[in-house]
Amino acid sequence: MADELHGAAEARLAERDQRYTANRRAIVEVLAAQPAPATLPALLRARPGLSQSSTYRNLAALEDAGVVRRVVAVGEHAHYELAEDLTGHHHHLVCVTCGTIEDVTLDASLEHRLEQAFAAAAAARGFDLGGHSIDIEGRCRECR
Amino acid sequence: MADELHGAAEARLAERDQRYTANRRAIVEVLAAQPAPATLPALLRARPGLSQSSTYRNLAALEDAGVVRRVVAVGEHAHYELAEDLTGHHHHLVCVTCGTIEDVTLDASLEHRLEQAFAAAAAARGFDLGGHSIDIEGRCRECR
DNA sequence: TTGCTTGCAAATGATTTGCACTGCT
DNA sequence: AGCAGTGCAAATCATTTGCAAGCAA
Repeated sequence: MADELHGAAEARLAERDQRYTANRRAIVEVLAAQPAPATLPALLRARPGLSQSSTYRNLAALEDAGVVRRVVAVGEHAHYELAEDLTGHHHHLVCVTCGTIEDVTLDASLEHRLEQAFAAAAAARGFDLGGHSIDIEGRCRECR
Repeated sequence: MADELHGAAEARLAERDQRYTANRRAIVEVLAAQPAPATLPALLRARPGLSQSSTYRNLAALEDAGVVRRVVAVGEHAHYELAEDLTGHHHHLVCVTCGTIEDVTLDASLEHRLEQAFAAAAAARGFDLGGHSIDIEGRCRECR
């Protein structure tokens, strides 16, 4: 499964004449190991060799290639996670106090009903429908 | 309805020993007139007299008081909207290209089913459940 | 050799803050 | 008088970018 992941990452980068370097592989490895989106400081902590600016640049390259997704949530830093087609569709449970994020999946029938509702809403407004993301807000065990 | 709105805003600020000044009222008026969340530049454009730093400060005061909600979405600027208990529960249809946001409401039975699913997910992880927000991504009429 | 990558240092830009002044109450 | 609000200018801080050197094809 890890091989598939790295193979997919390499292929998507190659399409844009980008290489799958050791630094980029390191980022993907950390994100794959993480059970939830990581911030840039978290990535640098996990791989102390990485430099800040190159990591920002690599995340942008990986995002362009569709390997990584930037998640905007609470807090000062952006969060990054692997693209959904590499890990599966899911949503986020966000602690409004400390900013921690946990992944959540909904059952298929509910997702299906949501898709229908979103398609109708998008069509009514002349939008081409893309994906969707749900943030469930709450207070985590430690913060409540 | 506008009176209720301003009355509620004034009351919530008063609880924190804050005043409902002309500048703050202007912000609330613009947000109430807007069909979707507004950025800071949009607010300044709508009320040319407002100063940037005071508007940031006033938005923070209004957010503290629970009158305004800060919406993090795509783009460089944060978006602001009136708190949901003043305008009604809704979600956002976001154009991934230009960052435009439109409000969307889902039907009550679907919202109800979502609530149940979220409550279960939160409980399973030891979270106190709060609200939720859904971003439906797409490409708007002009951008597609 | 060509051109993608890298890391450092410097720049950018949204948001925040220090401070002195104005104006409710 | 006392304290909240205001606006200007300066400071912050995450993120981006210029540049010169490194490295893979």
